[in-house]
Amino acid sequence: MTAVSGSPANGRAKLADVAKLAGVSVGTASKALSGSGRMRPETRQRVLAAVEALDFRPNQYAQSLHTGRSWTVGLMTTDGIGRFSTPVLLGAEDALGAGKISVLLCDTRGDAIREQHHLRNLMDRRVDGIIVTGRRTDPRPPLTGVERVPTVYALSPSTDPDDMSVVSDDHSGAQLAVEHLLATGRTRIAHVTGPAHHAAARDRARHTVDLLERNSLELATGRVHFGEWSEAWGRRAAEAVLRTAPDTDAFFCGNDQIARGVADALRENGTDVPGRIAIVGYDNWDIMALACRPPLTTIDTDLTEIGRQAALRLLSAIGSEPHPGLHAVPCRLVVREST
Amino acid sequence: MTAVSGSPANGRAKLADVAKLAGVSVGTASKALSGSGRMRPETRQRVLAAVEALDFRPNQYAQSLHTGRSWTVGLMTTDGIGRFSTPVLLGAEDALGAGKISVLLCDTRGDAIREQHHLRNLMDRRVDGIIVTGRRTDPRPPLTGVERVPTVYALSPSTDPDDMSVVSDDHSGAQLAVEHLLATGRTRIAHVTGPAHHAAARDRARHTVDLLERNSLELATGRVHFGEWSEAWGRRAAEAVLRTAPDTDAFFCGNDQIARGVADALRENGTDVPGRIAIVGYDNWDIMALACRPPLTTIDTDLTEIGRQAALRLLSAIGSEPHPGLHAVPCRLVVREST
DNA sequence: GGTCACTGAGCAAACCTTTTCCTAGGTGAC
DNA sequence: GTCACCTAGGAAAAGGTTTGCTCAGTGACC
Repeated sequence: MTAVSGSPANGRAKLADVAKLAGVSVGTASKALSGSGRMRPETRQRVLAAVEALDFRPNQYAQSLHTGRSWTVGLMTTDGIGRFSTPVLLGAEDALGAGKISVLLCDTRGDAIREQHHLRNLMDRRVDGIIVTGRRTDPRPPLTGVERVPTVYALSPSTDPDDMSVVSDDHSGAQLAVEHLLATGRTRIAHVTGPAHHAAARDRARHTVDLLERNSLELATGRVHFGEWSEAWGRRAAEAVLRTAPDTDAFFCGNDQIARGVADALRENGTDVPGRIAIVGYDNWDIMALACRPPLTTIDTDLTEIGRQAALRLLSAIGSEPHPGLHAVPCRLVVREST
Repeated sequence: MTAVSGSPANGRAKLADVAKLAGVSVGTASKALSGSGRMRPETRQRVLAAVEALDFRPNQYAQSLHTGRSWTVGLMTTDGIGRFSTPVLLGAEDALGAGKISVLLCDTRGDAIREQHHLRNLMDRRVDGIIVTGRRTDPRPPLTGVERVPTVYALSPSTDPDDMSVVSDDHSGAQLAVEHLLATGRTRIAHVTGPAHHAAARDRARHTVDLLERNSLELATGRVHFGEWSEAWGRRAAEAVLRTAPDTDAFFCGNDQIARGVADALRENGTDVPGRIAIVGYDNWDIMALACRPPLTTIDTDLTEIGRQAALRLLSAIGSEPHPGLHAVPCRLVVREST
């Protein structure tokens, strides 16, 4: 099984084969490829031709062993891979792929043991950086034991404000929704959202109240309706709101499922949407927003962009230009027929 | 920047540090760790203690460089990462993670150029194997240029029957649905499904017709209703079916969205579900099946299991025990209130 | 003509682990 | 007491690439 040196016949070509064919030393061949080192153009040409002829591809393990760089980042999703982490993941993969970096996927299923296990694995593989993403917007404790590895938290920020975090800008989301409703002449706005123990629900609600106050308005029912992120809750809440404040002329909902529930309830009791009551959702989850009757005006959180931004920050941190702190990606308003 | 040999002070410990601390040679230390080689138990103990003391972790690049194994597999999703590929991906990640193997994620977005690019990347990284997954059940052409690397196709089988493919068993799905409906006394069953140019729609329809024939029955409307995978199509189709065959007593739908559309249409024209008409969906997409009124009886395709099976087959192929051919994972029936 | 500067290219160490081969010492048997 | 065998452990090569250093040659300038 001795490798016949100089012959790439058994297995793939290595740099020594290239060098031999080009009539130069291994070192020179390496320099020709990396572009470093000075040499006659014709020499470089010869090497490049040999590379072509042998279909040479450098052994990444040998490279990484030497340089210490793996051209790999770890992507840890802490809550399973779901509706929220998927677009983030895609955005990140896209931005990293452009930089010749591959993504190692780790799913912790929310289990701390598993997280620790994956983390060790990533460190063993000498990843250049790590992106951590979750499905909730509540802050999470930072990873432990990654001191030397740049880390970016996407969607779920780190509780440590000096870490790099990229999140969705709930303020801009609430603002877009409220201003859109005001612009279309609505003034008696109800807010139906998820559980109060979710930061996403709390934050969006707070900003909504603030924005209304700034316009000398208050919520139609005088309070926020916290509940669940479900259609069923949307339906129940719609009825409750109309019982309390029959003159409500708009619903701003904490997500698209709730909004769809509201829309269903209104349609079934014969209320004209958007004629009498307008509805704005949140997330722009196409499957909900488009299937809704009428199709839903909603806030797009641009999760893919959050993933991209996270990746870009990670890349610059790997290039030793860290931008620590929290970075909020603004939302976009998507107008459809419910307003 | 000379490494002070024997001192792991600058950077992480290497095997030489461990050996020095344990008072043995590097080779012996390696043998102690791998369990190979014979040595006095006390010597092995000393090495292990040194490993512990220095928190030594072997350099995977050095290992891979030597052994040629990367303990990594590529996971290519060809249609973006969506509702279907995600569970497959999780199942695979789970099974592989147990085998100390990490997953490199590649998303081709359905672009052949991108696929080729990622493929080269995976080959450069000397992955031990590749799992290819898509969102459609239609067969896809096999990857080109991966001769030496075991490959498993999940969800979308390869057109080459000698490749390893793991798919969902549409026959079992149709069978479970039809037999369940027959068992609950339904005999005039309509089938509403997606576009005829999707293998999933065609196959499920074909099996449904076959199974009815075997029971000397035929479809309520005499034909399959091909359309789109959408709620809107479900609503339209439900009305069309009832116009043609008012005595229809069950709908078997090609996916849960269509089923939900059917359910909505029936509820809105006052038809009792499941009293007068039963509905069975397909996919067990919780977000649809649970939000449906009434909650949907449906076929669970067990995508996670498909991912797991694909990973297991890949592992055994890597261990040079390939099981070529098509492997179909059976579905499960999930009974809820729509039947 | 001699020295200097510069350029093109090769040599060899380093990156870290695994594995094969080998040695030295010890033990048991005859 | 000698020989053969066995065992623990060491030395070194291999795996493929990068890079700093060295060396030889060439042209220019004094």
